Amino acid sequence: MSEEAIDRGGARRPTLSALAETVGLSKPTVSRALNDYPDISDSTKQRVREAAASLGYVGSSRARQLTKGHAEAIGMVTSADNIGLRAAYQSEFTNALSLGLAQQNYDLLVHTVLTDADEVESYKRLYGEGKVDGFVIMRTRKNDTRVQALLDANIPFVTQGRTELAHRHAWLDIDVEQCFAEVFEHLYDLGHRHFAFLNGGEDVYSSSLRHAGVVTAALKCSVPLDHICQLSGDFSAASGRLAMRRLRDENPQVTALICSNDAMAMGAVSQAHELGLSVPNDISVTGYDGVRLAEFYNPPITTLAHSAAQCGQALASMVVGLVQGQAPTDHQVLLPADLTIRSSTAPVAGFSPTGSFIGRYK
Amino acid sequence: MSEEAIDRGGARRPTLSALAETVGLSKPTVSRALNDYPDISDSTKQRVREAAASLGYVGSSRARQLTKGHAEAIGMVTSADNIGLRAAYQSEFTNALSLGLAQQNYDLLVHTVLTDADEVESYKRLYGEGKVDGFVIMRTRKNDTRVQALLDANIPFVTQGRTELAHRHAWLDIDVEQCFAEVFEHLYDLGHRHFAFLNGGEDVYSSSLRHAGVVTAALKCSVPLDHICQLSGDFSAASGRLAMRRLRDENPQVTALICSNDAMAMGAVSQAHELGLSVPNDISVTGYDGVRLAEFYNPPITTLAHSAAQCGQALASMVVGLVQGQAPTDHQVLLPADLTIRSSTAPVAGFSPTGSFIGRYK
DNA sequence: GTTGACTCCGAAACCGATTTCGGAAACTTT
DNA sequence: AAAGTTTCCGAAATCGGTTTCGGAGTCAAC
Repeated sequence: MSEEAIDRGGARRPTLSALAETVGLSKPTVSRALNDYPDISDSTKQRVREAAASLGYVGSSRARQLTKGHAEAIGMVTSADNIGLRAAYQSEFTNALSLGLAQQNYDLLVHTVLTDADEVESYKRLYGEGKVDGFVIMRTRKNDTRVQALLDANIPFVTQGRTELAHRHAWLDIDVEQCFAEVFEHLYDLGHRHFAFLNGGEDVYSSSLRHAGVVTAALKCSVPLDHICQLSGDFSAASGRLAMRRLRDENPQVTALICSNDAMAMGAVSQAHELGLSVPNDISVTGYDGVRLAEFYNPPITTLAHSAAQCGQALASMVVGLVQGQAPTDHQVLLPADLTIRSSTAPVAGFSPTGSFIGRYK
Repeated sequence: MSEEAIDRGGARRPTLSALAETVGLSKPTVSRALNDYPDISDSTKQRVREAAASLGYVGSSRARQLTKGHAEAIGMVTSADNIGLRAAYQSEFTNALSLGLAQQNYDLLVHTVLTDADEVESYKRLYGEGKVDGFVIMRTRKNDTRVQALLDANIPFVTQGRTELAHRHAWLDIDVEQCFAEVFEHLYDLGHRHFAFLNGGEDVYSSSLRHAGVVTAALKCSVPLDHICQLSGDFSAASGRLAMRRLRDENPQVTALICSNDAMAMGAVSQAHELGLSVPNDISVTGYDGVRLAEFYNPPITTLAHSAAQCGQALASMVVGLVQGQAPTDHQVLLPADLTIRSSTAPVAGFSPTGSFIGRYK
């Protein structure tokens, strides 16, 4: 009894044939009328459209996909390994991406796998089955196996973040080298001379760019590199906390901590307060991403803001261009990030911009 | 020149017919072999599978969808109106949902529309076109037009949150009435006697349940209702800030603020600090949801935690059950939330648990 | 040796659209 | 009036699978 299927309203949706029958025309004619082909008279088109509307006809995307050969959908694969890591950013980003795709009549298919290792297989299956026409790959990694695999399989994709193979695929990235240099200089201008830099893991491609930005700025400011304590985390608030604890224990002379995302910055600040350190009085902390909560943190976090919404929108039009046959190399975009100064950074104790303190290393 | 389509690797994926040809069998036989039908000999199955593997055959989901009559996908429609509002929670939730669906061979289709008003149309189109088999509806509203429309159209769905029509559809909800009563009592036990309650908007269905929980607990504790300042916000950190400002200006006697989600609690705390108020010394603040960042806020926020991951997983199996014909009324689940006490709540100044202060209203 | 049951596989129809090709009717031309 | 255009529409094939139905074998039983 209980196992028999529910009746889902007997009146099934009308098909093209049914519509053709009611208007007294053939199937192809009705199809062309609905798709506004030039070889159908205006009066017929009118008649067909009215009938379609009154019958509530909605074309089957399944059948259309089969004949047209594309799915009108873009895929995004994430792994459960990363769930929650940068939750706030990803959500803003995903929504923007989905909205951008919707505006071009594409849907977003989200697939989550258990571990990073399963990702490539999912890409191949989703594309092979024809469920999607292309992919958006989040957060490129060093020697990214996903990029290599999709390149080999000739599957259209655009990455968020560059890779070693950036010349061969479409990508959208933030100019992290530039903006981490900027934040370094901001802190230097506030009188800081002993820094810590909490980078993302070595496996994340942008880590090396961030590192380069910091080093470049340090050289420019004549700050010796051994005055920069290098730490690495995993973009989680917990790893920010850990970093702050190590800093206090092992490098108490540090007065400025540069974090690679906002979550780590928040974690670091929360740990600082528990340790009785004041941010920004005892130590300045900066983030990256510009998630909304950073503004409402206590204190509000100085960060490098880039719009997740803008990235999502841009990626949407890029990937749609790609699957419609445009060249990957026509879709390579580098966006800036805005140094957004808030209350988690302040001049170092006893620093006066015009005093002798300046130029300590010169 | 530049407008001609890119060649996507001439060697197209093999079809079932091609596979049939290479093994020297008919199309139906090969199909049944791959789907493990009992009327195919084991040796043939073996042979077919090996050939499929060596040719890299992947069945077209498009064709399968057309004949089988279902899309093996579940839809979720969000509106840009809500982007960022509860970003952190939604991301954790979406990933869990997607993972749960993937484990049952369903994909998650995310569609974002510009305004709430466009939502219903998208539901109808996505289902009508056959792109999805059912929906998950996030955050039910009062007199939810989405629920009514889907019910009318006989489209399978499960909601996250109850509605006035809860007896007619599948839903998963948190027992907010119970847990907001709990958090009220927690604050009461700390000696608080003047409360503020920052609810979600009137349009959100759960707002009335939260309200009921607070009122019930107040009655139980003999706290007169005019000692509870009622505020309403929109789940954003900004509205939490606003509430705290109004509280300071208009109701300075309040010592405990109950917020309807973590983002508002964080906003309230950040504003309190800017106003020179200490949390929890001058005022206690509580949240709801239990997003990860609440733990790393400064101070860590006392909250009512419910697992987004668990909700997502549960919703996944519910909606899959539904589209496979089970009755909506077999899928109605009420989950508890855990009162997670952190540092944003503390005893009211001068309160001693055993002193005369207790029982002030009794 | 015919009947019956059982095992294994193929021909053809089908899902619901689109596309190719061609043909009938109406309308111009010469 | 015959020939050539143009306009509009339909028959049939196609996309890549699944399902229905039946048929050819093999083997045991009567």
